[in-house]
Amino acid sequence: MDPDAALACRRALGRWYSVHGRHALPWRQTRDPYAVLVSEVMLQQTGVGRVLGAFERWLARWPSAAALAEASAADVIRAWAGMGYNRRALQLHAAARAIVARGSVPGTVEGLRSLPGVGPYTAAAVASFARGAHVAVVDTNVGRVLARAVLGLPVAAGATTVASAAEAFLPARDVRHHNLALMDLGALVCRARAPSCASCPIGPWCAWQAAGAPPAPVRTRTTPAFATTARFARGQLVAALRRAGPLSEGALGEALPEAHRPRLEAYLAALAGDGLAVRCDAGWALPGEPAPQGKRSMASPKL
DNA sequence: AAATCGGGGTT
DNA sequence: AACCCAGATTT
Repeated sequence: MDPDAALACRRALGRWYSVHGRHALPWRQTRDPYAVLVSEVMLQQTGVGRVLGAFERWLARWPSAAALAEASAADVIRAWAGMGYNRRALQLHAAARAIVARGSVPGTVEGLRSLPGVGPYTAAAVASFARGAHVAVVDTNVGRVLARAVLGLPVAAGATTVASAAEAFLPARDVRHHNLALMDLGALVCRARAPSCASCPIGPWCAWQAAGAPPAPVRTRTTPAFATTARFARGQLVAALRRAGPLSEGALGEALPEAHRPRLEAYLAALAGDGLAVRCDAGWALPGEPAPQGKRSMASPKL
């Protein structure tokens, strides 16, 4: 896209965002880098609708990195219920402790990348949304929008290609709004399935529309039924520990469908390796749990 | 580049 | 039943 067209395209996008953007999302109404970090980690592969409630509850309970750093891992895992990808909860917890250790949330992309669970997207998002840094934020939505509008492809290209397209499309100022506008355009108009090209504000500049909006090649990858996957079993085990505290291996096996039970030991070993479960007197428990009085073996002394 | 890591809503 | 979702990390 030549510079004049890109300028006009960005202006049309900006006007659209002013009217149709999701300005009311709670994480867009704060510049607190900790709050923005919490929202971005939650939004890693969890839909906006489900993050809304969890985000508000999380900040009410742990309003600062210092507060989160003092929480137990077990409480953090329990508060993560319903969000999926439980390792993210532990990574966010560890990030809070790293932030306390270094004194503040890092202000640069490189500094943010050093936090556990913070990759290219999250680092750019926190830098741009909380600090106003002049960096391109590229999530799946933005990748798809740029692949279509700039590259003329039906789906996102390789990360490197999209990243350079995003850099080239960055405006000189108001980068935060620009990044948010691209994300919202991808989420609301330039959707993966059934895009609303007829109402797209940047349709006149879109290389994909100009090419006749060719469909993406059909993928043949067949995914196994979710209930048969290790991820499903792991989720069930963590859910059981969340719900009922320390459990024997027998009790944990009953939390799984019959077909998974022969692999119970392997699942628990993997969860222990991830820090999501620990051995205890009664069998297994969430990590970092203060010993609950009365549920412990008789050998544990009273204080 | 591909696999792993949850779970719920949408089509 | 397949697909989608504000990704990160490991192999």
